[in-house]
Amino acid sequence: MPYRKALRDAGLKVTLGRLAVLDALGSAPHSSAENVFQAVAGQLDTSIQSVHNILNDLSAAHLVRRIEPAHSPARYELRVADNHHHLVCRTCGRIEDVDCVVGSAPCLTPSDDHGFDVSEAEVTFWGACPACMANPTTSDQEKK
Amino acid sequence: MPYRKALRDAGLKVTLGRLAVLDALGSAPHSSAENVFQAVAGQLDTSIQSVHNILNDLSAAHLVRRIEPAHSPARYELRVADNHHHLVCRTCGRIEDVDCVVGSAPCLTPSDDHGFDVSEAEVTFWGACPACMANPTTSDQEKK
DNA sequence: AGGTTGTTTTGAGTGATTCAAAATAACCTG
DNA sequence: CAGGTTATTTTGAATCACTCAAAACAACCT
Repeated sequence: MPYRKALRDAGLKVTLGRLAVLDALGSAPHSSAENVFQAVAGQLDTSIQSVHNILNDLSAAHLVRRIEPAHSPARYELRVADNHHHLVCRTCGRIEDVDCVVGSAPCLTPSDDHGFDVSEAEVTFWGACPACMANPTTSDQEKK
Repeated sequence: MPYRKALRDAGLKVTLGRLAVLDALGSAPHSSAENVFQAVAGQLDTSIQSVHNILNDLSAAHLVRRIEPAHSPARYELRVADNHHHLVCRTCGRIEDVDCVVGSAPCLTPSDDHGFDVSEAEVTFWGACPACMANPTTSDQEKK
């Protein structure tokens, strides 16, 4: 289990719940708290509140990254500190990683920073995923 | 009143509530539903639900744009269809418009579109506003 | 093994928003 | 400009996602 060390290094205790949550996010990136709960509920009995709790702790420790696309509950992923972006399907909510924007450097600089100290540029691409394009009527809206 | 025509053109009936909401957003861009409610509550008696209702209708008609920054209720603004971006203060939640990203064209193209039909690139810059930088301890967190 | 401290559990509570039915107001038509 | 149709607002309840707090429990250090 490679996650034990990560938890240790972050100063967090190694618990079954945390390992299970990390594992779930490893196999299903961009999961919501509810998704994670469904995934871990099989192997240990816990509650959605505990999953939120764990996700918060892991986020605070920067072991997971929390993203909050519009019209969706928060999603979580293991890829942290690599400033990648996301591509979100407007129909089914599917999310894909986008490693880096082409010509990324300019994107980090707003045209007018209004005196702000800007530390991050978050880019979200919105569109239609292949499945929803192919099947415009009966696509999987229920995922959303 | 310049909003009457906009409503008409969008096929919406002209009501006091809608005019008041548009007016409120005109003088206070990036307001939340609650902010708008506070603003219009003086001139007509309505409810927060009605304000949500109106904001939803106006958003659907593309007369207002809804933005949903993380850790914040939805915000609304009158600037639509000009693909501008936002600069958000992590401390107090203040939002400023960013007309366009320097070298914007590349930003609209993900490095890998995963087969998606990408229609929009949304950019959010996160940072600290001048006020919160100047006053790190007692800055206006209550706005958030 | 035992004690301390961090973590999870449980239950309740909150904020933002949606839903649905009834009441009402806009607007079109004659 | 009265009347009817349809859109809109009201009201009240409900939902979703999430937080909070106290008590029970488990990890980890020695």
